[in-house]
Amino acid sequence: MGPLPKSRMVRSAEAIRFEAFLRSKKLKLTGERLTILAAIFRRETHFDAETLHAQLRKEGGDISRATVYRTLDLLVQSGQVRKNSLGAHHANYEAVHGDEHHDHLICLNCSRVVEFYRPDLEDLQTGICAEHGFKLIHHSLQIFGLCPACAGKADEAAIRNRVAQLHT
Amino acid sequence: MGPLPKSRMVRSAEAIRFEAFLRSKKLKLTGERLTILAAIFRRETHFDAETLHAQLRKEGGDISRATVYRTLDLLVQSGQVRKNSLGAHHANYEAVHGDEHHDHLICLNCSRVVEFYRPDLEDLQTGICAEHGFKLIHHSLQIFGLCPACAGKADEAAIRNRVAQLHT
DNA sequence: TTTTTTGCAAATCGTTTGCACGCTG
DNA sequence: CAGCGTGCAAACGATTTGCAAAAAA
Repeated sequence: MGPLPKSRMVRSAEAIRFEAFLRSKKLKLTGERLTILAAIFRRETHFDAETLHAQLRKEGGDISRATVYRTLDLLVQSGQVRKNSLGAHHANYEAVHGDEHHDHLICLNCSRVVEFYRPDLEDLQTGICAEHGFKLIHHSLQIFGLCPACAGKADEAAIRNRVAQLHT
Repeated sequence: MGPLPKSRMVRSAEAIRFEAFLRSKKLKLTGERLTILAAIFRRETHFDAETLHAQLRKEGGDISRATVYRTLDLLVQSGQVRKNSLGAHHANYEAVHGDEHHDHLICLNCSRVVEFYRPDLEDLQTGICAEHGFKLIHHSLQIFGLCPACAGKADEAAIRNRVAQLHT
């Protein structure tokens, strides 16, 4: 039921990497997996499973929600997709281009997400871990606030409430 | 059904603060709310709603899960309880003593949580926000790794898998 | 007495899973 | 052709909610 025969697909760098990952786990390269991978790397923004599923439907791929979740999980394992929450109660995902790492600034009013990378922040964390004898493996920093566009015109009470409900 | 008559309870500083919060919202000070507040401030560690509910049962308070959730929400709004995830898929809570703020180091093997506070980290975040024109309202930094006790003897594969499933 | 709170059980909602059939290697 | 993968629908698990009875103001 893959929308394109695999032989016709232009195999992107991501696809090649995913294929290697799958092979290393003795898993199979299916049409669905390639379709999902392509759909993810075609978009620029953060997304959730439901949005991705809807996008796939719209683009003709008739892929079940279960397969979307299962494939996202594989892509996270392969390191090609990053899973975040951004304060929401459901998972958010983003394609990883290259190996870059970044953290997020999230607007509590319009939900705009700005990515940033600060080497001094990374250093600071290394120091904190050393101080406590921890071996650093992963970290997550989310800064919530109001973006320039929303800084003035945001409803105080609504924002306060949103902060209380944040899933961080 | 409150386990102790309110008049008999020693009103702690937390209780007084909670009472003021409730009054300001035209809400009522009930036995259940005081019992939950006391149970939370009696414990030293992070906890989840289920654990708290179990603790209340054990201590004789016969308070429903719904009320536990509703009260936790109020306490978060009043600023006396902080809600975190610590990477789990369910919420974790902790009593706020005074106004201190801290971030968390979490062991991916034994789940030990270490709290830390670094003023330079706070400053760094202020700088990042300024750089992007954001008004900083809240932040969450979670550092995942292996604590001194687990650093050697952790199962690589299990840890890798846990990282992939983190809800951050 | 008026308004809020409670407990219960049912409802939500994102996500996962068992199973029978279909495809990949 | 032996395993994996897929779709479906049911199961899940944490949290929320509608409602009628109970408590606070």
